[in-house]
Amino acid sequence: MSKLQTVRRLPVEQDRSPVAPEWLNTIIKGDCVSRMAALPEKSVDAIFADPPYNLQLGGDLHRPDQSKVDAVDDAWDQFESFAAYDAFTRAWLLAARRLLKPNGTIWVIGSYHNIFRVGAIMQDLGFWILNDVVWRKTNPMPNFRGRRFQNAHETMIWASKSADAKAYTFNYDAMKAANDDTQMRSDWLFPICSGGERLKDGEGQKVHPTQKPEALLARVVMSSTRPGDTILDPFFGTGTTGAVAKRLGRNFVGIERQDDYIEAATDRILSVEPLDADVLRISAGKRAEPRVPFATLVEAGLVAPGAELTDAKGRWQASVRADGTIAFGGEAASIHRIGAKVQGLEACNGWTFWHVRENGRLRVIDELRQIVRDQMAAAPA
Amino acid sequence: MSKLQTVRRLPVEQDRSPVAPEWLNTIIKGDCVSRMAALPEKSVDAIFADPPYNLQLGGDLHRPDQSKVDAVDDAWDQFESFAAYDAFTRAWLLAARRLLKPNGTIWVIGSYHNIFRVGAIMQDLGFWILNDVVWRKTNPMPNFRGRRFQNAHETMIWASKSADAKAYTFNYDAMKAANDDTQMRSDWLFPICSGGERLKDGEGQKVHPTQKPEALLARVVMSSTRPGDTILDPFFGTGTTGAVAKRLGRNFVGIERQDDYIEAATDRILSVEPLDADVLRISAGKRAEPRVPFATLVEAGLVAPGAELTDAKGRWQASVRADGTIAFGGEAASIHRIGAKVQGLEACNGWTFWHVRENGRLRVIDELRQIVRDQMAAAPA
DNA sequence: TAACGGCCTGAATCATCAC
DNA sequence: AGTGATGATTCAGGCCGTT
Repeated sequence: MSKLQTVRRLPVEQDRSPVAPEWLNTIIKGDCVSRMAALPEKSVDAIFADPPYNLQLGGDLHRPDQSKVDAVDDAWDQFESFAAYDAFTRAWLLAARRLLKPNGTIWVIGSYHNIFRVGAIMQDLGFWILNDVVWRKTNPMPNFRGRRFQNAHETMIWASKSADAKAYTFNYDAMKAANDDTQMRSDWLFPICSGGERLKDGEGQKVHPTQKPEALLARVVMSSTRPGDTILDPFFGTGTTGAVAKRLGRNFVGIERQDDYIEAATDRILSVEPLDADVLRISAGKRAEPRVPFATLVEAGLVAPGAELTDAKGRWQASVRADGTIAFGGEAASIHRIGAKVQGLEACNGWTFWHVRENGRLRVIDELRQIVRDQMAAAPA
Repeated sequence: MSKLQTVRRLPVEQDRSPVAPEWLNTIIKGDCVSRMAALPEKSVDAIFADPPYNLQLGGDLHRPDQSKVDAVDDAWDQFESFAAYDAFTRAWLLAARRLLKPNGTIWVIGSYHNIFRVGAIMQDLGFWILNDVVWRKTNPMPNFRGRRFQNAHETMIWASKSADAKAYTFNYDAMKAANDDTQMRSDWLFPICSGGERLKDGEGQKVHPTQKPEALLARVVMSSTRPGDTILDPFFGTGTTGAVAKRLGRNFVGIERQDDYIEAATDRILSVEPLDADVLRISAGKRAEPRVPFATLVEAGLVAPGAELTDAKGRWQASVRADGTIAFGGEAASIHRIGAKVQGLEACNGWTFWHVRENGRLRVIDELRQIVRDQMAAAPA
């Protein structure tokens, strides 16, 4: 194996043992299936994989201001058919499973385009799903044409090597402590990767179209690996997994085909400063007051469809509709829009403007929203 | 078809038309695959399905020789189980797809145990996934062993019948208005079904193990169906879909095998009060407004031939011609084409781009269009 | 300096009607 | 059925220049 030509060795500190394999903390260039086949079986503690999503995009998409959306149209995301994608998925998952230690676990991230196929194949190959974890994006791209719900999340599958592998690593207490002392849930909230974290080339163009945020990887690594563990990423890209692993005192192995990605990943990982062991702690995402749509009050039964809303002085009435809009004078819109309309203003905070009548007394609907928020306290945003 | 023995007809008001099919607003007793096969093709507008996912649950998951699938403790049985589940899933999805109108959509809810297999099979059968929607539970069951993340969500797949079915129902504006005027995301937050909504038997035991909350179904129904639509639920259970459909002015068809569930669902649906039609009207945006050619504004005298149009910043001027086109630089075309031309763009909405000057102030011509529409509404053709 | 406003961008399976 | 014209549609956040 002519590793010298194809392996990028990175000077990281995690493992200086004389028996450390030569591929540890390196980026191996090449096709992930054949490269994984060349590594020894049962040699990694964890795998994080961000495979192509097979997006199957059609024509161009423009924003309402006519600017063109920079689509993921790279060759590596093109497959001829579902069957071709399935064959590819089966091949890399099989090779990955061979490398996993008996009590290791694997994470795979995807979207609705591919994640169902990935999950079914994982089950077929004997992986045992422990959780599916939803990455909720604070700032997803809108649905510009208004034809679907805003696609605001991606899905990760976390699985052990087999159903009888019970001794996998899960840092339950660390996760609980990081989540205000309540169990870490299967839905995580993080911003997408942007700003200074996003790798750009000399012309200011993003180096990789789908770079993942380090915060997401950090929670993956902190939850299911231990310091000194080895984490394999067969679709290394620009090396988020490697950067986070090094920072958090874990070893990594990356496999990547494209030279430009390898170059960027190398520079990136070289500049990472590993944290002290006692600092290895996950920061909780910032948590604002959860947004509560008015429709939720209707759905929760706090306001009945058909009920009358009125302003504090009883000058205007609007009626609540089942979809969470309110109707006034033949027009229906949100509590804010109708509130603005009746007053002849540009804008209005419907939450503090509208009231319901309860036992003859007016109650501002903002109080009802607080009731919902209290109920939601068990499920923090 | 001996329907009298197997169909529970419910007196609901949604459709009293003499041509309404006999199965409308009924619960059909029996196996969903064969029962769906007995209904006419392309007859329902939407489907909501909450299929079983526990491989031990129900008789559908026996091997072909009728032997019961054993506990899942080795790889071979595991494969057998998945294969049986896949065959069952394929069968009911195929039957369901036959019943769906060309522009109908289907919702399927599941957990990580089954949703990946369901999603992959849906894609294989030609369904086109529009969104995967995450139901985040405010109050999920804790993970008692502390060996995994708290399983705090379930996944719904929303799909059209095929990739080229573009005219499916999606009440974008209603969803947006119901969500404080920002578009509805793919992650929804609802409590699980409990309290008074949860159906209990005489001994206080829950009637159905996985009764879904009505609020969840309400958002499903409000987002992707219209009043008067017909919604099929092939795994009717205790009839949440039927109860919500009736309350929201939609028709339903339920298929269910177990008598006790049918009994509970019947009583439940009979006690539902439908909402008034005017409460159920759907907030529609500009898409639903009648088209008004620009020429109509000229004909109506709202814009004079020869008048100057300008953009909001006064960078470009075009002159109105009597035929409803506008002229710029020796070229005459529609407000949209000229608007695109001057900006060097592919497309442009001329209605929001161009303005007229009135008393020294600019007024967007979209407002003039609204005047025409109001006049049309006052004096309908 | 701080505040504000304009501009840019992100894994996207993103029309419909008349002729 | 195919073609061409119409015209509907965006949220959060980072960055940068101006006030």
